[in-house]
Amino acid sequence: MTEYEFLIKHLQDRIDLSDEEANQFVSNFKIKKIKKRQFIVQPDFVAQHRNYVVEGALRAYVVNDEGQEHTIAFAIEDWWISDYNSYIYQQPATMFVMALEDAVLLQIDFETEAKLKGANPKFETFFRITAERTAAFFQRRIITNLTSSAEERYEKFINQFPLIANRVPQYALASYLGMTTEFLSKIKNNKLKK
Amino acid sequence: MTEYEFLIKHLQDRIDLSDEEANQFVSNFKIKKIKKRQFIVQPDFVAQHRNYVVEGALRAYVVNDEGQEHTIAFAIEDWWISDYNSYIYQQPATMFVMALEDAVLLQIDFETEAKLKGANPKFETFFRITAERTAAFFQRRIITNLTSSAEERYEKFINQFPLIANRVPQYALASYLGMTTEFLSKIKNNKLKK
DNA sequence: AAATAAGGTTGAACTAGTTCAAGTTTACTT
DNA sequence: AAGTAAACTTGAACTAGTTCAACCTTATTT
Repeated sequence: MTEYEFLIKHLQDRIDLSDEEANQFVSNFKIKKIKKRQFIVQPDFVAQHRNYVVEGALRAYVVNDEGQEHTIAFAIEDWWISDYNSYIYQQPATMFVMALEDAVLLQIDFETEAKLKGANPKFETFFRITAERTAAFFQRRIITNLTSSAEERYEKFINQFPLIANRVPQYALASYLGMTTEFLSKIKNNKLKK
Repeated sequence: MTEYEFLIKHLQDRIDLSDEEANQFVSNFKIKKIKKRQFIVQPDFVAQHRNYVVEGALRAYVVNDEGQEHTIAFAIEDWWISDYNSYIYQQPATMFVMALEDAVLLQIDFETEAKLKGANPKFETFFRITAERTAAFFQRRIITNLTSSAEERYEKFINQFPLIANRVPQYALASYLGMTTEFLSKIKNNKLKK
């Protein structure tokens, strides 16, 4: 399976496209190979691309004034990642997006994406569906964060995303879940005195 | 200004539409007047509409097993509100959406919205932009919640949404910000011992 | 194979925010 | 205008989760 075939499948799972249309769509993406610890987005620079993960794992995070890192998103195979706000508004990023493992991405830039949307209403539909699901996903995370304890948030995460939970460093997962790495360690090892 | 003119302005601020197109778009919305404390969405029922607020204030919230209410969203004039997840996937809602004041809404249902998107690619573009901005908004909230203390979250909220802060009950704002109403009261009245 | 860096664990002291309970103020109803 | 319900305040006791510091384990580099 070539890099592009993964994205074609992703597309055809979401909208009804002929092979020709699908090929036209994906031909606007470029293959990008990156090494572990390499950055594809950094604060103060505009996020140039929307990135589809063909292989590997990445992490988006912010660093606050005290130097603490907070994980905003993970992405593994068949996920998208960028600094969302920076990309859609084409404004300076606030996040780092870094490879947790060597990775293969398919990248599209903002201008090319705009042309693509204009070229075929189905492509616009694809981005609309993607954005809607992203919004729904983020809202579910907001709800979980508001309604659950640290332990419950961890439980829900491993149930929903077992493949991610086992693949990312614990400090990154802890900060995604809004707790310290020490506290997550205690949850995992059941060292919370009852 | 009629109810529809508010929505037409909202549209034309986001996409380039002729008057005729704008009128076609808004003619698919129905005016709905509701009284304070009335619900437009309830758990276990599918959210039937996307709601544009012409006048009034509403609140979306979930209730957890212990009976605690957590505010997920507010909406005042020129905002949209629904149970987002329920509406886009047409699945049973988990939220209540209730009027905090008598309100005037413009409602579109899921089927009509789908037809509208098919009728004109510009309409699809409008919903794509709306979804993207919604996702970006939600992500900013996730970041604030992960990176800020209760006091900072309150400060940011009153700076960003002063009109909402002064219009909604404090217990509703507290639960939106992820804290108790008692704690928000202490923040506001500077009763935190330093 | 050794050296170093990165990631994870443990316990003790601490604190930001919660819970509870009682009282006060403000807004609706009759 | 009085009565009731809803919303807000205050303080004291508590707890979920943090901080800090030291140690242990696993990866990566030389």
